[in-house]
Amino acid sequence: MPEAPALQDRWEAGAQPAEAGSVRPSAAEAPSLILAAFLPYRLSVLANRVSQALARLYRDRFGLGIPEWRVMAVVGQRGELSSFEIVRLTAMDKAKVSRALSRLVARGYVRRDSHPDDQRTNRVQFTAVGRTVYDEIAALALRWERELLSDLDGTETQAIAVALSALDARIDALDSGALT
Amino acid sequence: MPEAPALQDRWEAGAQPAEAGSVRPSAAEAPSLILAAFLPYRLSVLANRVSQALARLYRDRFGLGIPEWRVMAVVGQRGELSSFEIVRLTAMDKAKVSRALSRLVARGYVRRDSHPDDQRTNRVQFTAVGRTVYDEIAALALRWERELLSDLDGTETQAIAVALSALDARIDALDSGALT
DNA sequence: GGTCATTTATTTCGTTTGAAACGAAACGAT
DNA sequence: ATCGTTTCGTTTCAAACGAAATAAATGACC
Repeated sequence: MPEAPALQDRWEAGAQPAEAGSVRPSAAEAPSLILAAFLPYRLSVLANRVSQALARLYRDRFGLGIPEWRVMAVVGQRGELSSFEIVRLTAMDKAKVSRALSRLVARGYVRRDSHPDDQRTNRVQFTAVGRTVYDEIAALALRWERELLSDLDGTETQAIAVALSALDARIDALDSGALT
Repeated sequence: MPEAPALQDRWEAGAQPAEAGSVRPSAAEAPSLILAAFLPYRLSVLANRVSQALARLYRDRFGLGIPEWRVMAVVGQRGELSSFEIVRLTAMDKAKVSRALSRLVARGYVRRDSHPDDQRTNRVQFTAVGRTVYDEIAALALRWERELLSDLDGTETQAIAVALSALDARIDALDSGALT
């Protein structure tokens, strides 16, 4: 099996590291880590920029934050579910979900009734207004995603799909595999 | 020019976004957006998981949080810089940088002197201890990145590089391009 | 039926965050 | 020089956060 190098090593393409003439740090050796080519860093910056840009859309237009929007998204997808399911589907903290729901209820976008067969549990669903708003935001979000991807050719969108899947699988393995 | 489809469309057959003409008031079927295939969501979840996993390493071993580590990383890379440069290089809020620096100074990892030629400005650099710690963490981080990528074949790491570059370029264009 | 452990959601508590206010220093024009 | 503006970093404050405590209901077991 071929050794996969760290992106560090491989990457002189997209990221131009340190410029030439600059004086080296106190120690005379080269820096051991180039942040601009370090995968966790790049991933984090990119994800934040994407999230922020998209968040502006529905914050400005609907006054919703990211947690609320995520809850809306899964309710829109599933129709009626419990808080616990929302936690699972959104990968958010349960406290965050609870608070997001409170805000959405206050705004009149969702109803949160206790389940008749199990009083511990919830049934969360849209109000009529909520569904209308959801449809609008979803359309907006999809248009924006399409915009984000619009200038990329097939190879690139393919690469994105492959990259995400590969990393998802890999981080799964690392998380559960529990090697320090 | 070939239309690049949203990831949405590619992964879930026939997810037709709602159109103004179609009548579907509170009908809970045909969700217009699949969260699990929505790029901003996937990116955000993945980046968080990667960050968290990595953060555990240097939190447990060095008591450093993500902001402190990022500051360390750019100081390690550049040797001596101002707070403003740190803000630019890390893409963090300036308040966050300021607080991270305070913690690092308190811990004795960096020095923060005022610049002799411009008293508004900073010169931030490692202490001897700080550089040692940085070298350790950097080595650890690189080993971890390699671990993360170790089971991927060349095609996949290539795909990651391509995907990140493409999206970086694209998001640059979008938030400077300033369209609705 | 009564106790105990589990499941599910909310609330509490201390911490962290980011937007904005702030103060100090530099700049620029007159 | 003096005044007004700009730049840079810190501080402030309300909001958001996550971990842990709490509440409420159920299921399990004897």
